[in-house]
Amino acid sequence: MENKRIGEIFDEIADIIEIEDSKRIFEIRAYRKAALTIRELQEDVAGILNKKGIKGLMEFSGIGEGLAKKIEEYVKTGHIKKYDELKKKYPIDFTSLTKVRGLGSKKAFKLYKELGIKDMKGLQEAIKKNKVRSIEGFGEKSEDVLKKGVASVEAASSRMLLGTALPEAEAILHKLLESKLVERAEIAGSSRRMKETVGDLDILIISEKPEEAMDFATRIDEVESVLLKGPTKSTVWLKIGLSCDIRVVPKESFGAAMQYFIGNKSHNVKVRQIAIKKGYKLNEYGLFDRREKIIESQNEAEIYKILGMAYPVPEMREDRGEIDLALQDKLPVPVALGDICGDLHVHSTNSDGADTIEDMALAALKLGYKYIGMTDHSKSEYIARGMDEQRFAKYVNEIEKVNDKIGKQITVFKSAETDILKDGSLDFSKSALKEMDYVLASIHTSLNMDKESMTRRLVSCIESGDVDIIAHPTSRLINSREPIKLDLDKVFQAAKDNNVVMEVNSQPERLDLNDESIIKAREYGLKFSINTDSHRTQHLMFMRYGVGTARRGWLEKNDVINTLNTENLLKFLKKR
DNA sequence: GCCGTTTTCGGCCCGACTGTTTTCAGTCG
Repeated sequence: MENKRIGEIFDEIADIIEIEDSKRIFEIRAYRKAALTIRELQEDVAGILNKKGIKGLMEFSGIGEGLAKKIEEYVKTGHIKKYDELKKKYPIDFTSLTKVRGLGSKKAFKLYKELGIKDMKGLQEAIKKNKVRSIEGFGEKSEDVLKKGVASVEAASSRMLLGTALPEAEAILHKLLESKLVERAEIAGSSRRMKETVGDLDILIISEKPEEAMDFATRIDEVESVLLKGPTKSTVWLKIGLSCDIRVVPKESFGAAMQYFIGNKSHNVKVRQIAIKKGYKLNEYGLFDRREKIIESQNEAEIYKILGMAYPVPEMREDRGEIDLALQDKLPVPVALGDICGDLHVHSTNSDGADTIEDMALAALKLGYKYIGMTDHSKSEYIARGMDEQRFAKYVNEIEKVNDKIGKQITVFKSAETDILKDGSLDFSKSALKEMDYVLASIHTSLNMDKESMTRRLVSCIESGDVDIIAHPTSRLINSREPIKLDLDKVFQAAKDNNVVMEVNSQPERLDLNDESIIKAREYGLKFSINTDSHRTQHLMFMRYGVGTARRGWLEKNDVINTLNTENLLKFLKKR
């Protein structure tokens, strides 16, 4: 993937222009915007160039002819001439150095000019020898800030899972509210948008005693150190290895502040542009008219309404086309946690789960579910104590017993997480498959097959007519395992032709399909099942991450089969 | 450097915090 490197190069070009002539602010911004766009692209730029040429690149907002040609130059030659020339003059590793909090391009350049610092190693040494404090514009304090910054960069080598960050944010909210110093507290930022990983936490509060509230917030147990602290904004470094911004917001402008701080950035830029076009100005304090008179600030939804837009839920605010739909009042109504009637991917002590079938069913019942699908592993997963046909027969018996006992309250479906073997066949005999209410299948082995073979493997499984749901279709693990190589268009087309359902797996390290792939799959008209892949009763709570991901993928209730009641779900499964 | 149902030229989001200033630049989100 060359995208990441091209993003870095564009950011470094922006850094250097900033040093040479910071008045060229819009050129700098253009490079930064393009860098972000390319970094977040799901498709390889080389692939786009292959299919559609530089026109394909220019379809992305923020990439014009000039930058598209530079990208092409890099893909063809491995170099960008302009960048190479600039780097001769500034042989500085801006990419690493500017990751240090408090260090931007200008200070990095100053350190290079005065101390010859080119990279992190040089910076660390200079800090150790207390050389930084002697430079004009720096001092003892800035040296200390940089020292902490370097340590943080090392600690946070990857973005934190939503499943770790969100509960932490909620714990902090709880403490703030309990303190009585805070009237209201809300999570904003990427965790509010349910992004699969987050870079930091954003918390907004209303308080009549802002100074006291800030004192309290910077002293709670979760905080390791205070990075900055002012009357309305503080940043703390949390013990779990994440930074957290806490802002006191005036009560009367809370809605505008939420809109602003939920983001994301490019969504906000577009909303502000719409405001400007309509003769308004929008910032975190409110929506203002030309005479600076406040039009609306308390209510987020009202601000969108005045701008002529339907209200996009936070999960959709990623500038992926939701703005145009909001302007036309054609936004999808996203599926909600309360729409979910059951969980179709759950393990028990019959393979690698920690709780019994009955325990899992009772826990599901507590959540108000109408059904739960037991899907212990098949025999290929011997490490996970996968079942052979004999054990599966006993499994079916046990499920029937549980149904006899509590079936009036909740239906337990008979299924299994059946391995998709290398040739696309399933890991159970046809007669065992027939015993199942539905067949859930997934890939666990031979994950390194090339794209063509892997696609053939999955497509042939989908076309076999034996499978109902493909679980965690790409088998990725966030931050630790790349997705298997698949031609998703071919997979989704096959799934559409054979009425096979795609799973949205809710495990925080999976979230598979991911948001972007869901958007793509939805365009094929596929159905989805949002499941937790629970291995103990507590895991059933992961459903909210799957639902969040589904909302980020614009899924509506009708797209998701486990929003159906028991009768209709069975009808759906029979029909296919 | 990008972009276009007011424009192919002239716009492009903007406020808070910090350190080291002596009125503000740099950084961040």
